[in-house]
Amino acid sequence: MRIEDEIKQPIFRDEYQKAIINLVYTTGWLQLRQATAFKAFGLTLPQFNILRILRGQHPLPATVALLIDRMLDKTSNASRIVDRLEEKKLVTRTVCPANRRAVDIRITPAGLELLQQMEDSGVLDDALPKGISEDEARQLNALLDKIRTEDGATPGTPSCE
Amino acid sequence: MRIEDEIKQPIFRDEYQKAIINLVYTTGWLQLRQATAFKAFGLTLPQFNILRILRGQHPLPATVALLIDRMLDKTSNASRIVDRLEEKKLVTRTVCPANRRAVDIRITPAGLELLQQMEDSGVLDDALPKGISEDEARQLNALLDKIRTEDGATPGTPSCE
DNA sequence: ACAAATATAATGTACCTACATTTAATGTCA
DNA sequence: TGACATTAAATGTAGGTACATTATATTTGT
Repeated sequence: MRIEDEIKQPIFRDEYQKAIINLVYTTGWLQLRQATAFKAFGLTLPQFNILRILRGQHPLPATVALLIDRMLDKTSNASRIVDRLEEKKLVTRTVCPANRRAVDIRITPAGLELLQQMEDSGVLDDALPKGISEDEARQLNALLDKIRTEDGATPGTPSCE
Repeated sequence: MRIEDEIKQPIFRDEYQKAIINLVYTTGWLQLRQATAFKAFGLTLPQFNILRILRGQHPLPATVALLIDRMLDKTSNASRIVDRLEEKKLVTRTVCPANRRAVDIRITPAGLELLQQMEDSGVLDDALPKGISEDEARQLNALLDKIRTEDGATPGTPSCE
């Protein structure tokens, strides 16, 4: 279904405006699908992402700063997401002995087990429905990377004026 | 900057996984830019979107149900977003006389004025930075529409672009 | 050594989404 | 008519984002 019909707006100013709305709508649609599938495992998307980063570090610990650096959403509050994972015994938090300001965060065996279960279940496989080919996915990646290349400004800094 | 470098993950399972992550990252990046720019006008993105829908209806009223139907995020709580707009005197809420269950929501002159100001300021113009051409934006729209075509959809539906 | 600066995480607040439940008005129909 | 279903919006709750502030620990400059 075309975006025009999804949100019942027949006219857009131009292809750019349509592309923005399409990006927001389509990404939201994908994330809702994924979040719904994750619910069976008791995880939200940000919780899953942090757990995966921790597995990537394992058996080394990660700090909150490292999590933020690796996260998709840099401004999200890693600290509070770790709170939820700790409550569920999927991670541990200990003061870093070498630098008592920092906190060592580690995935637990239960956390590793949960990620393995999710992989085995195939829930991760149809994150992107197969409406597009691998080659089209490649085109999409190229276009998205291109969008983010700021003309002159420092990347990542939303220079709004 | 390529998505690999943005989130410091050199390897992806395939182009599909990379595309998902790229979509989430890029859309988040765009929305943060836009939200930052809107802050000067005291509006959040959902508030702005609802205000625009109301202007589209003006001088007719809209109901909450109509707003949800037109919104990008169908599951968001239009009622509470309207609360905020009402506090700012940008919209009015009156019980619909023809159907006392429904509520007539209307944009106020102040709301119309604010939208006009935002347009005049050019804040809406660089929502999508000009890293891509109009033709590439068209390709992007086609790819996004294609992603959302559900796998189980009627076979033989030629998704012709 | 010690005051000031900096680093690191946690916390507070406003607003948002997702989803279940509630309240009230209207429609249906025996 | 009166019981029941349906519709429209509001509300409750859990979790997330954005951003400012705070609490400690460490580093730095003199």
